Amino acid sequence: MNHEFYARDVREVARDLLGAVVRHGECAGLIVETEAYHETEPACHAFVGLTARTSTLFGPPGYAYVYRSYGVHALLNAVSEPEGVGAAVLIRALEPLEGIELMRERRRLEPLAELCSGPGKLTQALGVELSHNGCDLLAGPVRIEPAPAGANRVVSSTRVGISKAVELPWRFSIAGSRFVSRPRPS
DNA sequence: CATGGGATTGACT
DNA sequence: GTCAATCCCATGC
Repeated sequence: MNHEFYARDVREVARDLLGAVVRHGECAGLIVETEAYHETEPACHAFVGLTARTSTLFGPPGYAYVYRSYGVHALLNAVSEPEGVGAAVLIRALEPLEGIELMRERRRLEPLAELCSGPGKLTQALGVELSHNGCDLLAGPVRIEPAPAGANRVVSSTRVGISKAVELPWRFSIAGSRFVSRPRPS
């Protein structure tokens, strides 16, 4: 995996990131759910154009875009498409792989299936914060590594929690995974 | 400078 | 199912 991997159609990147591994320190998890966002549709933060908030989105691909959601949660995205195009893949759920006890401490929660089953949950579990905005996903400290296993069957559905462009089927998940967020894809 | 609206979660009815 | 927490930042006066 390299920066060119991210310099493609954001929907392809979102699909291909399923099965890859997000790592931060001793904690790691396998990506089971993603969503694609692109500057041409109004649900994307980049829709408003280049601002202080969206500068990372318009920057080079393969970097982290981290922002605060509802004043409470940090959400992790992988900037995609060539530099100058505002687009990113939202990482929505992980299957916990390593550092599970530390994740449980951070989340103050036991059940494995609920540690990383949501975009705000997984950043809390991995210790990803706003300060990681702009971090190189190939160099770290927050990194994405190639898929350890073979191809997965992918299910696409509509995105969660948005009020615009709700009809686009730009949410992707690994079929049958019990680690995806709610509401589950059909 | 004031305002409003979220790419959510967890607690509670 | 309903609802509050909480803060960044884009927008508009």
